[in-house]
Amino acid sequence: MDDKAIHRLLRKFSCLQNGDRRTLDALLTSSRAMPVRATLLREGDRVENIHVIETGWAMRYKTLPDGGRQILNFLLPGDIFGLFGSLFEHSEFGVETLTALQTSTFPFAQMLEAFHESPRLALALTWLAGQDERQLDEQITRIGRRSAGERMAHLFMELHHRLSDAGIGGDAARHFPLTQSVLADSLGMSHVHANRSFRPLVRNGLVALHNNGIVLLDPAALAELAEFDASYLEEVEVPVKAQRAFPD
Amino acid sequence: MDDKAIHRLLRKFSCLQNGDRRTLDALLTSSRAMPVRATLLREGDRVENIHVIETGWAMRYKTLPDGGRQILNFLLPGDIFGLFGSLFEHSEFGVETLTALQTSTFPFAQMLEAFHESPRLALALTWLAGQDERQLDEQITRIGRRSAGERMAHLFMELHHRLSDAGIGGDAARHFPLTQSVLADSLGMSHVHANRSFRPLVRNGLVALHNNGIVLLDPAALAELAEFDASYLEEVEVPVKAQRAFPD
DNA sequence: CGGCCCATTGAAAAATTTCAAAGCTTGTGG
DNA sequence: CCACAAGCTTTGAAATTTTTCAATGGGCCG
Repeated sequence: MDDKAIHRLLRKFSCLQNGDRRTLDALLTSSRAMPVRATLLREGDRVENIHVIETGWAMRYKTLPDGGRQILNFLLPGDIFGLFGSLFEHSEFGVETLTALQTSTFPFAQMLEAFHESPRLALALTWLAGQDERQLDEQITRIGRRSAGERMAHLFMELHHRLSDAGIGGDAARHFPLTQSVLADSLGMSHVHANRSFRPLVRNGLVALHNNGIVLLDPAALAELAEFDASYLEEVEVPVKAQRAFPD
Repeated sequence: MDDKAIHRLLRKFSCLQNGDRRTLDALLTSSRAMPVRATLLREGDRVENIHVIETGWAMRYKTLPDGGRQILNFLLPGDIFGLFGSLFEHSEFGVETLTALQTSTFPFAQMLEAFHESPRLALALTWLAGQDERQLDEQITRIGRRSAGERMAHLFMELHHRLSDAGIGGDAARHFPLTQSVLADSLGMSHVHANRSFRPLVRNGLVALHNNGIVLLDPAALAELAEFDASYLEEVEVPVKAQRAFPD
């Protein structure tokens, strides 16, 4: 029951019951494996399905007229994309894998049917959408108002937390399959500057390069450097009012 | 029936029917007037209600440890905020008025009841949430990958389009109650640099200062300068699949 | 071995911030 | 009606940050 990452993300949404989880599992039957650097969704394409990342990393991005790329956010195990897709004619963003990964996909209509069966599940996915929005807000703030070094440390801390929340522990929660160009495109800087912001972190032993990826060595120091406040990722209390809405 | 701005925003969501609109109107009975520079929601506060802007402007923002401020987005007539609020313990953002304004507020539970009565309305508000997310994505891209002048022109075009979509036409759609400091905090730059990016636009007759606000004079030139592509704001086609979901 | 992708560096150019000061406009109270 | 206070805009100049251009080195794969 709890073997899928999305269940672990929903652990904090405590009003979910076993029946709801089964309903969710029923959506996640069509699993697909993709290689690294594969396109899951092209910008401009019609969004046919909702996707849940089972394992692996992906990124959601936009391309600019001059060929530049802005990464909007990273998709980790348990994350969903395309939730709103069927409400629009085409996608404004693209999605590409950063590692080999597995996704479950299901059509919008099927989700609506599942909501009929379990309104609490609808609320749970809405809650995930709300989390997403908080993360986008933080991405805006990170890019708009922090220095290059802080931006980088801050992103690392977010990813670390999110991996833990997805039930990925130990070393795996400290290894990010990101190149410095990818970092640059996420943090709104040139790849050269990304490198120059990254080096000092290595020099001080906060992070290291492993094979084509980044290893987080000293989360505490990174958190302090970034003035990282995880409250936008954490929900300690159960949303009581929301629970009352579906007493069951 | 169509006197409220939110109805005009939903005009493009064409599967909505009169009964749904009435259900929505029933939510919008508690109207409140606020002065300029008033706090509608403090960072960290519990979000009690959902708010719909009837008239006027507001901004949604986050404050940083060093006192800096990042404006996440602007709220115009018809816009909603707090939709996800009841699902979390506290708000990660604040909301302040930029003009005197009127809002309608209603509790989360009341919205869920309304959804029971009109599932199509639930879909409509989900659609608005999807629009919001697209706008946040574009804000990230604007800040992350555009030059200062482009950022500014791009934001002006977005606001112009959104005002039109909200049914605000003529001169009113070209007047923005924004100071250069507010612009700076939205676009992720210092107020001095905001000024130096703004002057050339004035010199070339693209915009002008009016009383404490900005007047858009040459949208076409601004759009070209910003390489503005409005597709993220426009939905031409009705979302057919979504419509089929609620045949009435 | 050759090609490709990624990381790294130096140096000059360009963009942006910071600091400090001054000018304007508007609303208020005398 | 005038003076003043407050908030917003504008400017100059120096300091910093960031980009751009160009080139080099390392590692992995076919």
